[in-house]
Amino acid sequence: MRVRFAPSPTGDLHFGNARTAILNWIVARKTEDGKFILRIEDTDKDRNDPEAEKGIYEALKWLGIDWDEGPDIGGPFHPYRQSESFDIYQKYASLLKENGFAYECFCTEEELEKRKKKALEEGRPPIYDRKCLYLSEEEKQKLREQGRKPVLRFFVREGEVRFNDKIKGDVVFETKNISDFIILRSDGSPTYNFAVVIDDFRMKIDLVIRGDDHLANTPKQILVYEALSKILGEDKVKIPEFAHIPMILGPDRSKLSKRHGAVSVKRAKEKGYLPEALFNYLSLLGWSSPTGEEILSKERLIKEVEIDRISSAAAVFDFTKLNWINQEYLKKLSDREFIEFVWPFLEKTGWDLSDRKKVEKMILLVRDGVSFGEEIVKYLEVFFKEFDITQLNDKLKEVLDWESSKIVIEEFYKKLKDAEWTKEGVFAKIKEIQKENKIKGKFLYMPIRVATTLEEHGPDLVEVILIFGKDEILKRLKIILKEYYKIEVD
RNA sequence: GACCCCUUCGUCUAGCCCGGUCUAGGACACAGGGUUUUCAUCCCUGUAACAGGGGUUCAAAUCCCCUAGGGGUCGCCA
Repeated sequence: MRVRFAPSPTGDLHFGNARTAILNWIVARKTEDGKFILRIEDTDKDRNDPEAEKGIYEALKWLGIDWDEGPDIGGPFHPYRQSESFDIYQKYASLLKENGFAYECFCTEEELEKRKKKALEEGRPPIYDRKCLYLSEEEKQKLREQGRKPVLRFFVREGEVRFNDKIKGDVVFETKNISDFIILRSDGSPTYNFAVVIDDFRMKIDLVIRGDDHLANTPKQILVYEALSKILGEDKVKIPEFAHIPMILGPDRSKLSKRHGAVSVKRAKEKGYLPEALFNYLSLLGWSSPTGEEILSKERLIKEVEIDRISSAAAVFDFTKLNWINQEYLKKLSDREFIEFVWPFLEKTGWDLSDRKKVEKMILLVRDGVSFGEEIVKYLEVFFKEFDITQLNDKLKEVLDWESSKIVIEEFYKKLKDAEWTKEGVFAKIKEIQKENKIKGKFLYMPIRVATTLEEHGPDLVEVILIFGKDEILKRLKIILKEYYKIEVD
């Protein structure tokens, strides 16, 4: 089975495209002799960005998708970049023209626009009126002398085009609704609907898996295959199978785009998602395992995902679920791996990380709750923010104003001075306070937490205290006692 | 406007092809409870959907028709 992923290099690889790539790749990897081909569709020189092509390679590699043929590694059907295949398209275009499947059109864009508008107003379908189809050689010559450069249009036959889509099922289009589309621009470059067919044909693609925004393009492409087959012989031209996968939508049910957040592979990487998790989530959009399990390895996905079992309805992208899946994958990392993974996100904050051992302790203390890399910052903020009691909000003050809070904090300060600086040592002091003053539960722990961290919640309190160190904690308690309770201690 | 595609809990989906096993299953989210000093983790419980309307049938989420809503295409973009 030969499949291909054919993005155009116009920006970051989006989740929608990434899913298309994943599905193609999965299909190719199901069998020993399956081939995944990467082709760059860059026929529109105005929109191309060489950086984007590099970005696509990087994004695919990061996701763990490798290709068997492509612009960078070559293959038996090079070129794999459409901009380098122009002579091939021209050759096939001439063939179509010579055999009466294509004709020159000299209409200007302005003329076309005008007539299209008029057709729409009169309630006719806005398709090309074939004005240039019956031009004589002399007329064509004349137009050429006027400096007009013709485009080449495909002659759309009468009747209908039907095909069986692996996902959508039987689809029928009547060709009277299809315009004689342009296959070669006036500068001789090919258009999409023509170039894909030529490339899929020469690259012997068996199955075209792509977004269902291409569904309505498919009859045009089949028409080109038909023409090719009539010219070259039916045994030489095989129309591939098609599988049009539904789009990915944003929460507002419109097509997923940048305004929905970090929806490109690159941005997901930057936010601290694991490639396996994104791969897993994207595979789950429109598909589910018969076992109902959701955390699935690539190997299992290759085995279980069947293209014709993918839902035909569009799916809404849900960051919450991606977060959950990512968290599940994060849990599988060893402590060492987890630290390595989140470290770069901490470096970006500008915090002082020189005491690496200490920072690592902090990380491990909070790792359970982290669902993506960047989130580590939020969890560690408590350790790095300034101790500024003007930050005390009403909620925090309420805790400090509990009748017993003053005693707890004062006692804690006194006892801590000669505490053994271990978990057991600090814990023993808290227990002493509990016993001596008959204060327990949140009335015991909350005041201490607030007084030491200015937070209501956080990781294990004793661990947090140990990480701060005795000097810092005593300093903080002293400030609270002095500034808040107006108690002088030594 | 024309053509095509789509429509099950808030979200992803199972079931639909081959009507009864569906008082519609799972997961995420949410709510409640338990564990925990708190948060998180973990465990338990719960709320919640067949777009609407007609048919066919003893029986319809499942088959047929219509309507509505959403999306896509109609480019010298891909």
